[in-house]
Amino acid sequence: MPELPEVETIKRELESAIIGKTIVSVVVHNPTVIRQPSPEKFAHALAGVSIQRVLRKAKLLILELSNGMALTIHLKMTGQLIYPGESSQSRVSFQFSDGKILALNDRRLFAELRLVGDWRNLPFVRELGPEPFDCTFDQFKTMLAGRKTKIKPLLMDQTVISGIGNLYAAEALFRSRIHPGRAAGDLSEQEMQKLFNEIQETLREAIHYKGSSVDQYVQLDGSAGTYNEHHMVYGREKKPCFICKTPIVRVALGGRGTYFCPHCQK
DNA sequence: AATGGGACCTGCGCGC
DNA sequence: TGCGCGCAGGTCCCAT
Repeated sequence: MPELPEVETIKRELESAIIGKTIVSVVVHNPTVIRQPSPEKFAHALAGVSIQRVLRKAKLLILELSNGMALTIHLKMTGQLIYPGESSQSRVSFQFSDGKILALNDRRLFAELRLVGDWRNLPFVRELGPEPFDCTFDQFKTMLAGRKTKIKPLLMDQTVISGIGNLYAAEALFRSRIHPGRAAGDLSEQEMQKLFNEIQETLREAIHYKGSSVDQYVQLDGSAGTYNEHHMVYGREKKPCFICKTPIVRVALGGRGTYFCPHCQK
């Protein structure tokens, strides 16, 4: 669920909350989320290190550290970062020298934490396509041209264009009046232009509202984001389309729940 | 190249 | 009330 807007929200909040602070200890309550190195080495290596910079690359959070290494955090679907705070659901706790705790919660244990020398060399990062905000329209057109893949799964393919997930793909396609099952290469120039603009606009608005709190996502302080109050289709199955009143439909597309208006989206 | 599945996991809401 | 099951959807991996 955390897609680009949610991760960007957390990134900005982390910047003002923990930059310059020193980690004194790390408690790993659940080792499965620590992917690199071993959980013991992970915890040991982080003691005494301070946070220098917080970055985001697509849906990945990166904390650059004073020892030259980087802590990467991928929240996957149900990961939460909470600061300050810790609960019985916390999988990993980072304690700072001022006594405050940054907690990673994750109901489903899909989150991945890594301590690495050069985060840019992670295979996952190397294979990421450009984010919508640093992609030109010409690049975007090239991504779609000649592709028979359905447009929605293509938008969610992080190696093509990165940062968009199931929710924002659905919202951007609705705003573009494009059916999610259309072959990407069959879109007209005007449709591609509309989609390109609406992807950026949707993400911008979602960042403004601090993300969509459906299911598990919350901001760093534990409060909800509010963009879900502005969703046009996502999570609105059988509810009337805001444009034409036709009930919103949910279908499985590429194995993913896909919401759209069968009347407005062609 | 494209597509479809399963795996990783847990907890919620549903029908019976 | 209790139980089993489908479902949530980011990413990787394998098969066709």
